[in-house]
Amino acid sequence: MQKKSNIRPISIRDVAALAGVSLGSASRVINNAENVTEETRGKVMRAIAALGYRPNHAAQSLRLRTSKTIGCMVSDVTNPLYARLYRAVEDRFRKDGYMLLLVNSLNSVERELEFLAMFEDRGMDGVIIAPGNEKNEKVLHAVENLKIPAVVLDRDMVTSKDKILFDHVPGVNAAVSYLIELGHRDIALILAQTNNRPVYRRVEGFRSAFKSHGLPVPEDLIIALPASMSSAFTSIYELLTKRRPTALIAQGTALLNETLNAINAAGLHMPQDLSLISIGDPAFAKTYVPAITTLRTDLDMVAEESARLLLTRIRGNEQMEPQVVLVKNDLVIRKSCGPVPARAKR
Amino acid sequence: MQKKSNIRPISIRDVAALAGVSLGSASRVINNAENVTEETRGKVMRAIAALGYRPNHAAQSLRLRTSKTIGCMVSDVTNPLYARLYRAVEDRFRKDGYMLLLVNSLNSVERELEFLAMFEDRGMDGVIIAPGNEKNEKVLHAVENLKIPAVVLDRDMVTSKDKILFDHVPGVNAAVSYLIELGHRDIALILAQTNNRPVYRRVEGFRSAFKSHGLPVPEDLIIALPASMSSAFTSIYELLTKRRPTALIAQGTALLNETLNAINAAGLHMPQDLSLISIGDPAFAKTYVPAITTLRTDLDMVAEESARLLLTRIRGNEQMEPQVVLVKNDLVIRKSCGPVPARAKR
DNA sequence: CTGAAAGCGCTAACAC
DNA sequence: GTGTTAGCGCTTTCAG
Repeated sequence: MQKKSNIRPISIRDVAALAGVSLGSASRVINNAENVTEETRGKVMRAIAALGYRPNHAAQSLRLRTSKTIGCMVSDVTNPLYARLYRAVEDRFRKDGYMLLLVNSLNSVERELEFLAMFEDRGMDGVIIAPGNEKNEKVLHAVENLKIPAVVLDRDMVTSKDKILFDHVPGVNAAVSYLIELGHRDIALILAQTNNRPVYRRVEGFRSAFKSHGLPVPEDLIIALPASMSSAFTSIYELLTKRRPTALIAQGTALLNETLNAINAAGLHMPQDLSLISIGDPAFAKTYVPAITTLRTDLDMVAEESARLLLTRIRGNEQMEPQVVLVKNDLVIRKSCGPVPARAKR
Repeated sequence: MQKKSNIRPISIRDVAALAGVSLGSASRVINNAENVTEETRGKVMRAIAALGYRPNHAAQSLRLRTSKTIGCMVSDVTNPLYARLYRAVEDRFRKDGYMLLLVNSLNSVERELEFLAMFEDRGMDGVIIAPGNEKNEKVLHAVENLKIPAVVLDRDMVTSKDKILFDHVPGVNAAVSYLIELGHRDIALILAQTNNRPVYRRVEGFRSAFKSHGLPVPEDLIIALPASMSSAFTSIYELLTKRRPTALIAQGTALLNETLNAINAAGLHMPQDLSLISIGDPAFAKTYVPAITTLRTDLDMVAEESARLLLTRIRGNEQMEPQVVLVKNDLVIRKSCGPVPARAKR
């Protein structure tokens, strides 16, 4: 007659007892160690099955100093890019038995500091982070002093942590060059106003394409929009009706939506009146009429590389040199771009 | 001279030692218990600050039998509705010091079973779940036998767990009635083909509106589309060009995008040629031209109610009667609906 | 009010 | 190959 077996869940002790072996032996078969007789193994396995035993994760964490979980910090999962990234990362880490803690920083320094601290306190085995303010002293400091393996995602932070960077410059360069070769000169770049790598690298790629074609950079067509989407529509609409560029490059699903909206509102048609390239490849880009040419990032590769980096360090290779991996952007050519319209020729 | 203080992080023992008090006293001030002298408190606080001590979460979990984390299972965070929901839930639970583990079930029975088990094994204090297959025996069984507080989200599962349900029937009824009063009769309902509550409750609301107006239900205009979005566009386009309903109700952001796309491709204009209501209120609905009338769900309320339900049970009220809370849908009237076009009158 | 000690469930030495 | 034991870091009796 056991004492308090009614409320407490089954522990390894119960398994050992029922199997008639020692606690150590039970542990051994659970962690399938070498030195176990088939007989012992059998007894323990049967006990486990009979009891429906499941190891206590907190106890394992404490003992092993590993939580089998990865912290993931993005600015906002509501951004389809991050949502898709999360999916990819989840699937990749699941293969190794990891789960993910997801937090949205909303680009707030305060939140980022807090979440980073929580990740550490909660013994994340590693973190994948895309801090909102890559130049902020405090965030920089917090990231640099993280005592757990970390992968910084697409940020030009000065840090000794591993980084995975999207190859924006050649990506956008390819997109712009494609447009230039189609005859376009008045190409607008529409992006969100943030001080992060994706934005300024894309601007860099934009400029480099004009330069390498010996063309002046249309600086006035680099449009950095504030966060609010309602003003985005208005700005793009005005751009389209007043300044009248012949081609547009829109960054991100939200801005793409607003851009499409403005194009329709202005009564413009692709590709005759206007060419469009989307940075980011949402599902509807393919079915849109006309199908939208996009710059696509390989999120599975990001997931794969994050896992490789993090798992390598987790498995003891703590002192490995900081790594930087570049993930390239592919230009997916569809139907939204065409030669520059005659009326717009100069 | 301490023995092994170089590799091991600071523990409460170190704090106690430095403060010159016992381990128990240190613990007391950390958990700000009543019985502590100001002096002791001061000494400990200073030691904590000096050492930069942070409690070990795994140890606390083991001891307290609480992980301060909530498991969250949705079909796919790539669905903007779930992404926004996650944000709301995260913010709400953060107030109480909880973090969230997010998993995407992809409507796979296998994954759902596995994730549910992991949530339990990892000692989640509670879970918020929207299982993909609400009628599946195994999933039903797994949910029902969950030994941790759970909130089932918008599923008509036969279970004794707490539920939060969207009030689809009156919601869609209101939307359809609004259209009917505008003179529409050929109203199409476009939704994804899944066997879950949201779909069949909406169909129910759709039918009820016609019935309460003494009108026949246009059954052939209830369009359940397969998961693939590329076929969605084609189907909607054909619907628009052949069957030619005068009004459309589209469910979810993805289908809304495809619907908008098909409307444009068919050269139709809102609200003159066609009226549209979206179930779900994405950011671009407001800026779209014309602004789209939507059925909006209060996700903050879902977050608030989830927290209330879960926290109540977590805080010991385990045996509380199963609760069901209804969250209503609001019809946000904008510019995408108008009177039935003359040419379409019968 | 404080210190000593037990013990949460588990793994890994260490003996045998 | 197996059993015994220590101890991960913490909270909480229980004495005093």
